[in-house]
Amino acid sequence: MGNSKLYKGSLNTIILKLLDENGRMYGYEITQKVKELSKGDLKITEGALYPALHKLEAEGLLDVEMTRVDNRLRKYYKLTENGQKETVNRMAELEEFIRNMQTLVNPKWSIK
Amino acid sequence: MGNSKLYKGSLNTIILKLLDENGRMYGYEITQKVKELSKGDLKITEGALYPALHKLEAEGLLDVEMTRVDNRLRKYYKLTENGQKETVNRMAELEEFIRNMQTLVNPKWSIK
DNA sequence: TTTTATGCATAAGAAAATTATGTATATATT
DNA sequence: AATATATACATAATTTTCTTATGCATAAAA
Repeated sequence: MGNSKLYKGSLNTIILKLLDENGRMYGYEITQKVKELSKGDLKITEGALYPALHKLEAEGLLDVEMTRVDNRLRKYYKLTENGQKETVNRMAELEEFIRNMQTLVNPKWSIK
Repeated sequence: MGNSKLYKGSLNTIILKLLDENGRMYGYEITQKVKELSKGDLKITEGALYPALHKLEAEGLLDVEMTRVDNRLRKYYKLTENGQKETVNRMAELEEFIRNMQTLVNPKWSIK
């Protein structure tokens, strides 16, 4: 993902939250959205994204719907009910992680 | 490390910044400091810590000094000059990471 | 005397990523 | 017309980073 190693482990959280906000998205769309929002800083590789989507689906957090647009395949993903709940948990974990890091590294900034 | 997977990739940043703040520390001391600061939330395992310290040393970011206290071995680590510079970079990366995550997941909080 | 704390270390395995491919269609460029 | 780029999926090999398990050794506490 990003240039720093800190993004390791954050992909699932990003996917879940983007789906939570956008209702439904397909893989390629997610890569473009992340690139756009991070101003090119964060590039999700397909080798990371597709296995992650498949795993989230296998865990029952995502539902898939296949469609054909312009004779090209798209697999739209959306959160299941469990996916919704898990997204709330992941966001809480993200906040807790950042608070812990803030305590540990004692930076000039803090989260408000 | 923590209960969530978000901590993956953050160990080096934590080590460098703790050494930056405390001058010199030994491995066991780092595990205790992290446990204390995170109120037991974050436990660094030896299996992660010692290889990480060895790697940072091999990369020239840390210097080691071995001493014997109460007939027990201690290996004190401190930042090299390059380690100091790299710590600044890692902290900037951490801030950038958090800002990106903030943009991506659009939470209620933000960093100030 | 036996457990817990202190202090180091490594090996086997799991998880999550990168890098390298592969397939296929649509659109833009030369 | 030919070629490159964008769109859209996928997997395999490898690397990185961690967990879990194990090992050695001394000091202090139960």
